[in-house]
Amino acid sequence: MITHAMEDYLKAIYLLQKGEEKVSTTAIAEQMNVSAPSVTGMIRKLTTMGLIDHTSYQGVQLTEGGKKVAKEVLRHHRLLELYLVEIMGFTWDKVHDEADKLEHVISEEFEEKMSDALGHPTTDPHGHAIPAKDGAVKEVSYETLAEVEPGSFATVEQVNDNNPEMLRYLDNLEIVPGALVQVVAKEPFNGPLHLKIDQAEHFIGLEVAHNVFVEVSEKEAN
Amino acid sequence: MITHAMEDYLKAIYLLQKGEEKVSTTAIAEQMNVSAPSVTGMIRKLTTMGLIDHTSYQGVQLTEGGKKVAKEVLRHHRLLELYLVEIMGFTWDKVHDEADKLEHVISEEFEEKMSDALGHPTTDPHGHAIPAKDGAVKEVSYETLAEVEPGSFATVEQVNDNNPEMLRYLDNLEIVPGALVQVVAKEPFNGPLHLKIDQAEHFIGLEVAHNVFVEVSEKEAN
DNA sequence: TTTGAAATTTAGGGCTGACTAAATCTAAAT
DNA sequence: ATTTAGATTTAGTCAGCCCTAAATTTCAAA
Repeated sequence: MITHAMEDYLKAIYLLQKGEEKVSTTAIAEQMNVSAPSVTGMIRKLTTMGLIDHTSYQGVQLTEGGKKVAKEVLRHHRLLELYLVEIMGFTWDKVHDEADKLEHVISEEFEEKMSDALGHPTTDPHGHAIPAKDGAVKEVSYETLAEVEPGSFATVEQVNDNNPEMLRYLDNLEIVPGALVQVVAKEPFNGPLHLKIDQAEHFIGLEVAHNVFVEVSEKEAN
Repeated sequence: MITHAMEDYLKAIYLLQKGEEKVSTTAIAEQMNVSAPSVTGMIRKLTTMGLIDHTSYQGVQLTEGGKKVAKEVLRHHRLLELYLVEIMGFTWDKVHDEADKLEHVISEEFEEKMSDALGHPTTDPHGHAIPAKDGAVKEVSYETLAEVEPGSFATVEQVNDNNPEMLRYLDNLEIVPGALVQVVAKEPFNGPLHLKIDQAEHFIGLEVAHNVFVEVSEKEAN
């Protein structure tokens, strides 16, 4: 039996893994806001169940089975986020927490009805890919806005969705997936990012810029 | 902290109580499919929390606080059922189980959005009253179809929603809230109920008829 | 009034998933 | 090669909610 807690761990591990690297106990503990011993305990259980591989003191990796479960949960989560925004009229800062609770309890039919109503979408309101029913995901890794060189134009692709306050802030500035942003400068020194968005000029902190993922269009346009 | 399990117990007690009568441990245990000792344990906890009053060996009653919680859960449940049917396109036999899981995790805003989308309805797909935000409920108690005297016409008002198979059966026969049913006879002896519904004639078992609640219109019409 | 069946509670345990404190392992720096 | 800081695991608890078996209470029938 896979419990809600197990689903949460598998999802966290899925989101933390980059390529073939093992995911550490501490990283999972931080992501989930639990203690390291709690993670060790769950790791033992998930390993026994064949959902992860564990090398003592080295970290864990999802097995194919574990990856399948994680993607199903993530599909629920991201479909829910989009459904809440598009169909129910939630603002995008509220949907992460709501989806975190709902993702574990909705039926496959509920998932299907949402997907139908939304026209089988592939990205959620924050620009994250929605895994397909068969597990296919187009996981792209983008640059962060903080890394973009001054003078460049960049299209916003993704925004981290775990901080409601930041999401409201970004929404005000129209820094949302699809928006075109011009990075004017980092000033005075690695300082606030000077941006031009749709004529308006803004300064945003570097920490915030680290949560915005972009595709650079051109180094110098007009 | 009120847990999901506590909410389930309060809801069960609310549904079992008729008038001022105390609700027995056994009744709760049967309704919830748990053992009697489990109920006793939870009763102790809910009593400590001031959500129910308990007299040893006599049964329990909801306090005002307990009633408030129960009605909020029930409002969630019945709004969800209607939302799933009307907005998402579920069939009415599936929505009870789905709502049983969702009712504990949706936010107040989710509840509000559903209510808005549905035009602030007062009854769910099975004809049960949806408690208002302020706790107001028009709980009417109807006759069961099994009690209606042959020769009478009756309007279906409510149907028990806990048996999906029965709901599919009733739906086929068009025995749904709002339908007008003529009771032709009970034959041969207290036997299957002989009904006429919209020209068509049907025979339904007495156990099924006990789950259909009606308002008798006239003893003899036409 | 006694007795017995049914209802209820008490006693004792199991499982999950969290915690802190303490022990152990790893890996990097001296 | 040794030290040491940080990461990880082990050990021991606790709370929530379930269970069975046994004890107790209630209530109605004899």
